[in-house]
Amino acid sequence: MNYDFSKIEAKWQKYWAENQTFKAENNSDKEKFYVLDMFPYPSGAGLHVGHPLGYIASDIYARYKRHQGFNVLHPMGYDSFGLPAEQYAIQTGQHPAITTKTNINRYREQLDKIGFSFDWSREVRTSNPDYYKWTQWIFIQLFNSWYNNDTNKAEDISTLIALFEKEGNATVNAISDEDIIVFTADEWKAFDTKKQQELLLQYRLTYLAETEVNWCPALGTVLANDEIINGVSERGGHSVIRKKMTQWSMRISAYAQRLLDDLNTIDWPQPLKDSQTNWIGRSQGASVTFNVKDHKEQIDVFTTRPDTIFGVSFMTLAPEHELVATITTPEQKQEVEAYIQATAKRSERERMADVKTISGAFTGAYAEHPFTKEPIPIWIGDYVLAGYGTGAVMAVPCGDQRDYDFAKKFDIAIPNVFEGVDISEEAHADKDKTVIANSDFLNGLPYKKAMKLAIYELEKIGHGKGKINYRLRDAVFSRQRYWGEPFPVYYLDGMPQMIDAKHLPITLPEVEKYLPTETGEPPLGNANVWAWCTKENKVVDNSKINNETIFPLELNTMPGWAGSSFYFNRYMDPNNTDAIFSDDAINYWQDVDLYIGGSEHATGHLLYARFWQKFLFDKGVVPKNEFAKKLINQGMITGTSAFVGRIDGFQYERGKWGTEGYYGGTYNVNSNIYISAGRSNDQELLKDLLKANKPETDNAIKAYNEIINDIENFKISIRQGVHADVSFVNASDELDIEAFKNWREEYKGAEFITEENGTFKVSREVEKMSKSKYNVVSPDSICEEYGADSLRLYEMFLGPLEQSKPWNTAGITGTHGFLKKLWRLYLDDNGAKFTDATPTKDNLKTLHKTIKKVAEDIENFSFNTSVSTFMICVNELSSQKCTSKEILEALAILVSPYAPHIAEELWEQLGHNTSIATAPFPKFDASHLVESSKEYPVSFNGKMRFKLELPLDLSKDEIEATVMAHEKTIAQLQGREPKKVIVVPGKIINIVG
RNA sequence: GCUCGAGUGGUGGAAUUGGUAGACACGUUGGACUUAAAAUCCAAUGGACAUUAGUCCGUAUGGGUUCAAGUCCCAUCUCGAGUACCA
Repeated sequence: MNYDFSKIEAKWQKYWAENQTFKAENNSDKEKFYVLDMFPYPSGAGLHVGHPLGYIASDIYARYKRHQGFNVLHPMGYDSFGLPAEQYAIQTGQHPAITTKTNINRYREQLDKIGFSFDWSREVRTSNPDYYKWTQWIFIQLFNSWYNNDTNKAEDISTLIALFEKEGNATVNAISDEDIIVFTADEWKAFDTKKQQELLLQYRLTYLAETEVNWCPALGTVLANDEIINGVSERGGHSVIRKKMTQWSMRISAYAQRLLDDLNTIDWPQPLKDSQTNWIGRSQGASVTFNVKDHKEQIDVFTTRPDTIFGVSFMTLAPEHELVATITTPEQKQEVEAYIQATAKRSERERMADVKTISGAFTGAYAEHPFTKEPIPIWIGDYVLAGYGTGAVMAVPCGDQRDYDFAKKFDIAIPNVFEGVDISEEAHADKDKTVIANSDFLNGLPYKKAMKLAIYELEKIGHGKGKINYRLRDAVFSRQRYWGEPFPVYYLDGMPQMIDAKHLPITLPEVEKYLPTETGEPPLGNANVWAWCTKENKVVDNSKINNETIFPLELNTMPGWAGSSFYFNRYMDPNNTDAIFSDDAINYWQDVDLYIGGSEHATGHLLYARFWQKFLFDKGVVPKNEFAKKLINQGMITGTSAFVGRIDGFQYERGKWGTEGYYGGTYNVNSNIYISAGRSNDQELLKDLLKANKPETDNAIKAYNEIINDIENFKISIRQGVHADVSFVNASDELDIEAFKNWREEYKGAEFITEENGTFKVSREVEKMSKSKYNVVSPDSICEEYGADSLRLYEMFLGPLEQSKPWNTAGITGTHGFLKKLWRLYLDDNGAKFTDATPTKDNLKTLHKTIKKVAEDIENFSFNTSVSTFMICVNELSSQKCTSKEILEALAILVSPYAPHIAEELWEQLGHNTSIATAPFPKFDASHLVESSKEYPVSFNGKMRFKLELPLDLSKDEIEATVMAHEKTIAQLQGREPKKVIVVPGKIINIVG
């Protein structure tokens, strides 16, 4: 019997599907274990071999846990709202739902071929109305909540209204907007409904407000901070500008401290935690209030260095700061306005590109130092960000490099408030050993004490207090797109109203065009049936809008991260139509035990999901404060591109760079000659080629003549190569010349300079796997040629899960060969080889060594080393000619998480008629590994010279005596007397001297 | 700039608490089988020197601790990831 992997894999994939082998029950006496993968966005390109890496790892873990007797939840679904499908819809008119469905079907086909143990009965799709009903439901919960700082959790908005009615808002300790008016209970009651709603919006956890947003004109939408990379959009790389718009926001800042603190409670990779910590950006300092001369307004600033308050020599406001217009003097008005206009026009990218250019303008106004009462000039400058702190800084040029540079540029005084520090060249930002000087009551104090005293004194005069500031901004939650969740919101008198949860889902309306409307409204503005009837409680035709019973609906949709912020909970009970999930389901499954996915989601999905989880926890909806106990980032698989060396230019060099007579450079030629990698350094050949290929441009001809005249002394190399599709190249880096020639018209007449044996070698380079680099390998083609089990093993064998590593199909013959060898251990041409033979001592030793190592490896997520362990085990059992059924049964279970198809088949061949999936994992028995002797390495001065087999029960002295008497020891010492002999029983012997 | 991570054969990588560096594979070379190829099997494979025995060098670089360092400490270099005027 041969190892016919295609037949075996198809057979068991069908078996698993038909028998629902991996369906997880919500009621079970077994202990639960929840293994989750980050669900994919189903793109049109399908999966390449890099994508399933994490899925294979999690699948191995899930299968291992089933062998250990756990009830395992291992679901999969799709993050199916998103930009690519919509961009495609704009170009082709194809409804994104259709594109998405096609792509999902393709993904499913590809996933099925790899043999994952997913419980497909629990699949979710974020774009499915049955799913986004609950996204909308959570949105409503957030709208109806506020954050109470006293109880340190989210509460229903009704408790806030009760407080307002009782005592107004002066005593309320809430996370809210900064600029809230103070009112009494009587005033609250006197406000009209609209005013009350406006005020409540300033407290709600999701709120509508005019905010400065990142507007991407090319995509026609706003973007969140985490969707912008290096000042351009993450998708498409379009430029982004700052713009004020009315948008839904999520008050994630309310949870900043808890998001930070609870990082300590979860087992996530440190780099990921670090990047969340940086993103949240907690800084401790003080807020200080400055009076403005001749104005009643005050300016609040945040500073981390209140100890340097006597070093303030000017203030800088962000150009967008609201006080700028008020305080600017008539003389300075023109200059200030010109500056504001100039900065507003600059895109984020431009701003970031030239951080070094210092710019600003003087407002003509002065603030008053809270202690010295000295006038302080007020400037504006775009190095101050409107969005951070209060959008204003007290500038201390002696202690902050940016302030220092600004002061130098505009010739502002730089008073020194540090003892014995020279600030003539640069600012002194160090805190630790700093002692304050020239600062009245702070003189002579070290940083920490000065901090405390400064805050104390500021509080005493009512000009400031200690404060903690976070970099984390509230998250903009509106997108001007079609393919996203609609908001369950209609507008009455300009104020947002929630649609009652019992009428959800509010499904996406049909539109003719997926572009913004002519008046610049989002795509939903094109919908004709998009109004809410409060009588019928349904979506009706826009023409019926009367603003009495029928109102316009929200035109924005939700961002991509909405649906992915709670899907892990929905998997617990995905088909529930009455609730987001049943109490039974959530109480049984609780949280994710193992979550595997890419580190690129560190500050997006993973932060938002933690935020929603905490909110749902506060509301008593979920029992856990954090949704995933352990998280692992799988590394990226890069491609190994193949380059065919084409003579399209020469690089020439004579002499050493910088010395007399040096002559070097490059020029282009037109040729269709290709040179094998093994010969691309053959100077004689290259020189002949150079001679035969005269360039065309004047400069190049000059260089050509120079080289020809003195060709002996030149070193020639060819300039570059062209990508060849990796499928044309075999394991030995040899190109299929015919396939390459037929690939493209331009290669038809190509001429090839081969190796001496007639083959043509390509050169290799590691690059990102991408279509444009012709290095994409799809899992389907691998499954077809080698089988899913070979693929699964090879992906793990490549290296540590967390590391990024290059894919090279050539190596897969190693794991494929292993599977054939494994098969032959059980079966040969005559059928079964296994017998009831009693296992030998060696058999048992090999098996138990393997059990121990594999179990440890899986627990440590070191899957690459367990593949090696299997190979060693099979090599050993083969040479032991092991036929013992007892050993082979255990081995099949060990291999089953990694190569489930072959394991199932062997299990059946061994005589079992149920799946191997829940067969108990073999128990490790240490007694089989007990050794009576050890082959000691004998070192002289730390260098191993020979090995010596000695019984393990020898004492230190006995070992020493035996070794010293050994003839090789005497030969090594050559009569020298050893100074010292180190004996570590069971480990090593080292002779010094 | 700051934060984090990583540098080991031709290649992917192994070495769990300091204790035989290079497991296991790929590739390469030689051999067996075959008309031939594929497949399979066997052997060799870090470098240098040496007929053999063996010797020397070797985990990015330079120091240090130790009987013993890929592993620990100090300094430097290179690469990768994240972040970027955060007051």
